[in-house]
Amino acid sequence: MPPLPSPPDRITQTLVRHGLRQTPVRRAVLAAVAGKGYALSGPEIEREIGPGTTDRITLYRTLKSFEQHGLLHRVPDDTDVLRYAACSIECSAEAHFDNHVHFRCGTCTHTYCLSQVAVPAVALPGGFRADRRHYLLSGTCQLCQPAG
Amino acid sequence: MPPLPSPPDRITQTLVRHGLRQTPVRRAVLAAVAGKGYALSGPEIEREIGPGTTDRITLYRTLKSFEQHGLLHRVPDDTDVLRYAACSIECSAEAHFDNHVHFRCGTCTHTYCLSQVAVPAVALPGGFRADRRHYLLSGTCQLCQPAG
DNA sequence: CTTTTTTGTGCAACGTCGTTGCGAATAGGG
DNA sequence: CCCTATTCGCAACGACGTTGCACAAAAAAG
Repeated sequence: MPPLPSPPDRITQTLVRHGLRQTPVRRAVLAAVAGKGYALSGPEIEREIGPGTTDRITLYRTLKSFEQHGLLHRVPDDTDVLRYAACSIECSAEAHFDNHVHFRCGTCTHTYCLSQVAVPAVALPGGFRADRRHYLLSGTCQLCQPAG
Repeated sequence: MPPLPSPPDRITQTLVRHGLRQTPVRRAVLAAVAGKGYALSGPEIEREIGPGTTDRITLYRTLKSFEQHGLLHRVPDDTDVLRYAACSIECSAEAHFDNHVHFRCGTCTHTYCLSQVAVPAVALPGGFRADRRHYLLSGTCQLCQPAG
């Protein structure tokens, strides 16, 4: 009895949709970032997928590729490391649609994507043309609140 | 005829107000950042004050000190370098009051402080407590608009 | 299935930004 | 002017991220 072709999983679909090849590294990186509700830095992703899975160079190249193809977006931060989070499903290489607020917790240091909170609009002075808006809050998250 | 004591300039005042000593490096760094309407990175400040004025280590220590004492604030960015801008006059070591929008121009790469544009409020999910808000726009600034 | 081509991976080496430790210099109060 | 706490500069270091090139793997072609 020949094995039935199993339906493509979510990660496979995502890679296919953005025209990227299936490779173990890409699957691992995507799996590590996609599940999280918060943004991960390069080193964090490295730890997440296991140090032996890939080397730093390939990881950073993968992240850059994912960003360009609309699978991940950079999350601004007031630190000197870059952080990435999974894009919403309708993002593409041409345009991003991640207009949600980010929240950085000073205690657990996670930067959460509050996907249910939209970025409010602002009126810009004449001459400024914005194509991307980021709203970043810092404070204490749900899980890190002091008891009381 | 003895020279009259000249009135303390703005930079002297700022250092005194925050309880910091007057040193050439601090005056130079403060002068470089205070005039600008946009945020500067460490290397940019270094270039601004002249490479021979100080070495990197002292510069970064100065920036950290200024940040802690409320003279400068970090401006979030989606790059891996830290950028600083001058605080408004009422900022102190205890609290910052720079609730203005920042605008990053992709052409000239400057991150402007739009001090006249306030950061709009958002409603947070229960449990999140924010003490600092950042609003960052990216696009094209007044000076870099394509003609037409 | 095999071959070809295209694309991704890993190694080595490197550049930049930012940091620690410690002795020398300096600001500011007596 | 002198003393003391603070700051500066040097040396060395560490982390993050990047480039160039040879090899390997994935997709496409036969």
